Amino acid sequence: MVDFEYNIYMGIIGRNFYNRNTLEVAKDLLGCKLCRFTENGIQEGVIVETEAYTHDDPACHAYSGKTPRSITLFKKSGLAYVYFIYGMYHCFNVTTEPEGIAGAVLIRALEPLNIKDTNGPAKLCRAMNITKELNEVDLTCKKSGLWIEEFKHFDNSEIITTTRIGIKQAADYPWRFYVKGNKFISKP
DNA sequence: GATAAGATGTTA
DNA sequence: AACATCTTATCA
Repeated sequence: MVDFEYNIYMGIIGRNFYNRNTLEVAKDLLGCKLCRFTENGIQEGVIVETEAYTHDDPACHAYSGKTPRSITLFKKSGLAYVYFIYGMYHCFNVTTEPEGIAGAVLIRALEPLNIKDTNGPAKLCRAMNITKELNEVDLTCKKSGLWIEEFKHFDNSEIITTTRIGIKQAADYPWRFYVKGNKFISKP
């Protein structure tokens, strides 16, 4: 990872990290720690699998422009984009790119630190109590109870790049990234 | 182990 | 009607 400003603090990741090309952010998020603080205490897991979704990507919710749901993707980077899927699940993304350009990274799996069952996008939302109420909250500060911290670095040789899961549009794009050999990668 | 089907409600 | 999913059942 590059020496961004946030490295000075070795802690919470700031907006300049997210305000970049979506593919780069997706790859650099591997090894970062997702943190959730509620009345039940703190829950943490290391991000080990991500997928990128961009404005010119047929699989992206923002592909056909701004809608009530996709509006979040056009806002500033470093926000949570949480949506409801298949009638009973939530998925958690972080917004990327400068304001006005849609983009997001889907967090697909965590290596649990003090939580369980996080090897899938809907499972990790359930484990960390992430619901639609957290849509659009700012991930660059702790006040909403959801943020991401620097934690661990992976070299390119430890990162697998492959196709995304569970989509039909643009299924051939190699926009999924995961940590080689990690036991908590989502099942195909 | 692999494959199939069912649950369930929002979205455009 | 499709959907950026997961669980359970039914094979082998």
